[in-house]
Amino acid sequence: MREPAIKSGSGQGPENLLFLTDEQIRGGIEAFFFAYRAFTADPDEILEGMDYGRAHHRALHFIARKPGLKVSALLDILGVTKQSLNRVLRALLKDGLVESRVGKRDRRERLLYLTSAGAELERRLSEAQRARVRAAYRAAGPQAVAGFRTVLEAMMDEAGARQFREMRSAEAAE
Amino acid sequence: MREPAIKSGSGQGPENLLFLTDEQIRGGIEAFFFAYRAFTADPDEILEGMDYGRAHHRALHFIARKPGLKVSALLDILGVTKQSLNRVLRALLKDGLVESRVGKRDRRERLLYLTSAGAELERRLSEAQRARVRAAYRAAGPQAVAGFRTVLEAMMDEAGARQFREMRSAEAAE
DNA sequence: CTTTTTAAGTCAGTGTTGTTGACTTTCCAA
DNA sequence: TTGGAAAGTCAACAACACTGACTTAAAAAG
Repeated sequence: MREPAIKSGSGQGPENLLFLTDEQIRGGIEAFFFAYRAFTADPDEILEGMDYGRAHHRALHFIARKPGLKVSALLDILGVTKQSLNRVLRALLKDGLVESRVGKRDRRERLLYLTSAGAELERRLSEAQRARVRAAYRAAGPQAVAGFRTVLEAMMDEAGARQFREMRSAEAAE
Repeated sequence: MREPAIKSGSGQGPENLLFLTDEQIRGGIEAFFFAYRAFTADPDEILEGMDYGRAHHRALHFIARKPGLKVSALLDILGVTKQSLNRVLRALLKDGLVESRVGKRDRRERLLYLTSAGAELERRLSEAQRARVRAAYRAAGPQAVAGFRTVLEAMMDEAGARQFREMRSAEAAE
């Protein structure tokens, strides 16, 4: 990195705050922008030509992550309207990539599962994305990765952080 | 952090690779997703109601960063088509937020500048975004921030990395 | 001094993903 | 039995991307 290496110079300050200058922050914003673009590019490329897009990828991802996810929970995670998700989900159901089962506890609920075809596509998309992240992690090293995660978690808003924690917790939805 | 703290356990391995497990990678992917959403939410909220959107914000950001930017350079940075950028730029020009001057060296070129009104809006948007990043940086600490930046730069593709470097270099376009 | 190429801008049409608003069906729960 | 929650649907619309075809102006090449 080109950072001025947090030089402990200034003398009297209780802590070095060089990493909080507007220049540093702007640099972070731009790095975030360019990195996120690369991050989404690989799965987008796979989807291109198929009748699916990024929205389908996101649905597949979270259903893969939490098999038996309720529609309302997915709605919450994605932060889109019911109507918007419905278009996506309808296509995935019609094409047999996702299966919707009636809830046992509450028969109004629809629990979402990937079919084997759905799991296969999800794996392809996910692997493309993971390959890039894995390469970046490997190049950056464990300490940088820990810092990366710390900053990302600090950047989330309350809703996102809650969803993230729920996502990381073990239990499936049903 | 909830990471298993890179425990040096396994014994024989030359290095610890626990941070490269698929679970860790997937966690990173989700953290990236949720953090990026929060990252874009604040300026989006300001733009809401105005006739502008995220695309306008991006154009303002990079013109602010590199006053005198050529249209073709902005096209390159944003990675969109001329037609797509044109719609955005036309609105910003019409509303007097951006000014386009004929290039001195090459009179075909149009050099883009923010007007004072453009600079003011850009500042508002940027400050909202920077506030979040600054808070996250402060909470995470300098070491984490350095790691964050290292991973982001490692994640960019070639085109993005090149644009990022150019963006960070001092000289204006003209 | 023509011809070709480059930079910018435009028009028309299309696709994906998001939004509101209104409404239905099914089913749990008070 | 009635009220509300979960899911699904229809219609209309907006933002932002795309392709393809074309114009204008000016630089560069011949």
